[in-house]
Amino acid sequence: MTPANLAENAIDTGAQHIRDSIRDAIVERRLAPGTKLSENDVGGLFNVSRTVVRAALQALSYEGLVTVEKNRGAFVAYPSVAEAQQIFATRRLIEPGLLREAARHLERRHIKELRALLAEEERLTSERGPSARRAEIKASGDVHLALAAITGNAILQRFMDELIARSSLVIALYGQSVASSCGHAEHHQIIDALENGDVEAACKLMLQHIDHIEADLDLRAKKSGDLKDVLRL
Amino acid sequence: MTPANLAENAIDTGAQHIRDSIRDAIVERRLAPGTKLSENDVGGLFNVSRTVVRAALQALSYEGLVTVEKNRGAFVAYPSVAEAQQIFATRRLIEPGLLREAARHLERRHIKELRALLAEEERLTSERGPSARRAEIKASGDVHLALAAITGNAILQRFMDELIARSSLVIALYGQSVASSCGHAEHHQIIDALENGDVEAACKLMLQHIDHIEADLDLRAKKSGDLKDVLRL
DNA sequence: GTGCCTAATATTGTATACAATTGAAAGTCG
DNA sequence: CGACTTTCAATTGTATACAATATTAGGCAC
Repeated sequence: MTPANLAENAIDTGAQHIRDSIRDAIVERRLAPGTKLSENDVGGLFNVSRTVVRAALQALSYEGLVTVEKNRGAFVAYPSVAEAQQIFATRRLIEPGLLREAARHLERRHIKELRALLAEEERLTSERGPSARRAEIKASGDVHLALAAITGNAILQRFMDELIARSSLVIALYGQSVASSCGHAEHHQIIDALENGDVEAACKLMLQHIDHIEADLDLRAKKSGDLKDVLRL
Repeated sequence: MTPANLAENAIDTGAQHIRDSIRDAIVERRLAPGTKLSENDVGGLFNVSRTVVRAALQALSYEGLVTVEKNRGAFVAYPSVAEAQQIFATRRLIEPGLLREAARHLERRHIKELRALLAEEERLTSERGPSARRAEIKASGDVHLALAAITGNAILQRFMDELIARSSLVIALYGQSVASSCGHAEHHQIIDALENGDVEAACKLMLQHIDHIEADLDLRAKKSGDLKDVLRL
């Protein structure tokens, strides 16, 4: 059971599958922000009726990954600069506390899982190609989600699910460098501090880590860029 | 525009209304936890088809106020003790940081709004009757939501929306005393500290406040113990 | 050719119809 | 009489049909 499923009471089976598929496609940047998600097209793609598609799109809308405009349809979310800043502000607010909570429930097996994730992340870093790059972005988020899972707090997990997914979207939009290797090293330091029992150091590192991610973004107003893209579709 | 609307991209108009109505009914305890929400019944009540009702119920399910079981239908959520603890753990994690963030954006008009909310809360405290009691529960939550609104962070607002709504549900289920007068006094202290610029004191008071709310709950397993207690009286 | 108005088209919003699953009542057997 | 099986009613899951709205294309006047 994925973290997402754990927290949500799936309303129906078909919609869940579509939701996850689209969600993955967005987070892994296969679907560009602003892309229109026509109910007919998506339905045809999955061989289901619009009814099911609508349920999936509504769920994604609630997660902030999709924007639904009345009588106009659903689009892959195009986070504004303000939204991006709010996402990271919220992460800075939550993740240190999350770390302290995770530390309270930390067991040896958790450390092993985290190490495994870091190793996978490292492996992807060394690989070339766009698909490895996408997997790397996802793996980077998975570390944060794994920390949330350690707390055993399903609500916190769901909040983090949303924040991480939306962060991926923001990075897709405004990210300059990959900056993943940097992020990877920081993940390592955080886990090290956690394993050594120095929770406060881990929190400090986490805040710096989030700062670095945000610093790598080009959040200057994209005036004409935004407008053109929006008008294009 | 309510805080809820602000954060969510309403997928359609009819469902939004139904969602808000049911949501209010749950938060104000007019709908008891566990109550079945039949699509036909709800639809008949609002004179809309099941399609619209399903959309509303799905949204409520995402908020954690409604539980949807496959092929069985939707029910007003019946939070377990574990869920209740997670809700308050998450609030303890978020609300101090939220307070610090609110302090950064605090203006005179915000203080005035908060004072007005407190006054309203106080007025309701002095009133008698179940409807005043319901309004009081809601007003108490509104103070926390107003603090979230001050931050200007829509994501944080939505998280708090959900946490406050689910807290109301938990209080409805497990609350012993009214404890609202106590909560009201604490709200006053928090706002006072905030106005005086002593943010850290406000945070401390907030944590105590949440502790008090949780302490007023009877989170012991509700097996036969309750029954015996009731019968012994 | 430009601007505006009108009509046609396509897409979403909602209602209804049908299929699938569940829960319970009725009937049967031990 | 109790337990099991079977059938039936009711409710949800999904698909389709219809209505409302937005977008686009075409025509007309200027």
